[in-house]
Amino acid sequence: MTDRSQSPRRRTSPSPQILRAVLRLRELILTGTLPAGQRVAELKVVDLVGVSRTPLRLAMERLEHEGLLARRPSGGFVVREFTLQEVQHAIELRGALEGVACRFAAEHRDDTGLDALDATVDELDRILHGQPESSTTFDEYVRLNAQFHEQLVRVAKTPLLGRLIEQVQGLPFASPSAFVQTQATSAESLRILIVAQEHHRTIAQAIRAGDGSRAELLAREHARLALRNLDAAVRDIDAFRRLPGGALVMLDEGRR
Amino acid sequence: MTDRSQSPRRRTSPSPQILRAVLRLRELILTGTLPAGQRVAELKVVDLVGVSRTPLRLAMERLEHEGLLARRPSGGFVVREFTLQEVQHAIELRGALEGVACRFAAEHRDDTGLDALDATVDELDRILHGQPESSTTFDEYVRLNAQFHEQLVRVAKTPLLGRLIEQVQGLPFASPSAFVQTQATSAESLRILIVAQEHHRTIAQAIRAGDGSRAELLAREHARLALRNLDAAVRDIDAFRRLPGGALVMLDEGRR
DNA sequence: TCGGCCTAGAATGCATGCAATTCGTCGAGC
DNA sequence: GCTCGACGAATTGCATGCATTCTAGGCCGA
Repeated sequence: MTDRSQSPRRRTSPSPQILRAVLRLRELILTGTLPAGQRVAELKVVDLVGVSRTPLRLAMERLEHEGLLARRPSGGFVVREFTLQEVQHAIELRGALEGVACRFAAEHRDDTGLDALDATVDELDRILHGQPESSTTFDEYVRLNAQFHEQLVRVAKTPLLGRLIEQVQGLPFASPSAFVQTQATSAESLRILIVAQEHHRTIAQAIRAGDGSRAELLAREHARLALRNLDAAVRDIDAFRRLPGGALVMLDEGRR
Repeated sequence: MTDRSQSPRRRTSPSPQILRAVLRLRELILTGTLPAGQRVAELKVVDLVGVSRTPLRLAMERLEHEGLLARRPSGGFVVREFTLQEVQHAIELRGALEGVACRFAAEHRDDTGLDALDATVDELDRILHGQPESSTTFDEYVRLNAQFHEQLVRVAKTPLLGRLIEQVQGLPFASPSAFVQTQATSAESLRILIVAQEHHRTIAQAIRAGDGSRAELLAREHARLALRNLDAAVRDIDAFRRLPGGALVMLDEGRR
């Protein structure tokens, strides 16, 4: 249930112990339980995740590739810290990669995949035009938004590209749904949601029309909305710190 | 000596045993000693690489992330097979990513980095205008060509992008220098080299001029040269099989 | 003769022991 | 009082043993 969003993430399923360690470690890192920049001692986390050192080490190797852990020259791992600029770059890179996905999709022409994409866009429309305030509504929006981006990658028919996008999305705040929760309140946020949905629709249209360049530009522009959301989220530092991964980001020239 | 090109590849240096296993396994895979699609039994390769199972397993996890190994659902790893289309996608993706690097570089404006880039272009010019036939000349060209692409990523000032490009380059025939050796002979190949060098120069110019879009388009076009080289290389199947990674590529609808 | 089941072998995944290295701290010397 | 060095604790990296799971081959039956 809780990791429903994880299941399509990794095509390769490691053994259960490693998977458990990866999921638990990710949680510990993103919640800030394991402080950023701090060494992750194997014996210290062995009891936190409930697996032995061997699968734990495998999991840490995996998280190193995901970018959440960094290898220390002298051995062992530390929780990676991210500058705000790195987060911005990750978002921009996601946009660039999704742009490439759009271009590939426009060239490969998978009609059934495009139908599914349109269906998701329609569902999103229904959400946005319905009653605006409801927690289940927002959950549903998050789900559909993620689904749109997954389907976008799928119609690109390029598994390698999907892997790259997954890798980028593993970084803090780089996921397409990273800021949807924070958008619940302000009027500015509502405007952004409306624009985002316009992007969704026009991206799908451009792909179907075979206009890869337009779709690519739109995808990049779409990601720039996340940049604006990031700016807004950083403004309330305390709330930002409570977001998943917020504890990993250094703000104000190296502070935390 | 032989792995000189590897040293700048990975920022993160694993422990010597793991590194040894990774390098040796890569070699075994790319040379086809471990046949594509076949299971890689740990005990079988333990004596081939000279390390124990634990570091070997770490190395295999790493190669899985590189894309050369795939996890089997029932456990263990197999040597990945690549379709020709996947190789083409990898090359195109490298071009797309290098294009993004160009755009970032044009925006970030690192003059000293650009000077280094220009210097490499000048050196490449000198190589191309000198005597055309010499093995050391070709080695030097390969070195400078790789250096150009490394510096290109460096001036983008986006380490994450560098990681993605490294990941793509780890796939067979996706490296910028993958086909330079095969270009020694034909007149067509010489023309491609000339055009490639023109790309190098104009890319550097466009970045310095701050014209990210032009640089991006050129980078993508540059990668398309590799696609042409791939087509040419595939024509001589026997020679292709002897290239590093050639044994991993399935040609003709699943044959080998 | 072919197909399915069962069994023996093998391979993986995991846990833990051991040695080497690193890190922190305390003490001594300047 | 400060710095350098050395010792001890802690941690990593590696190797190997064991249990579980998978695989392959043979045997039996149709």
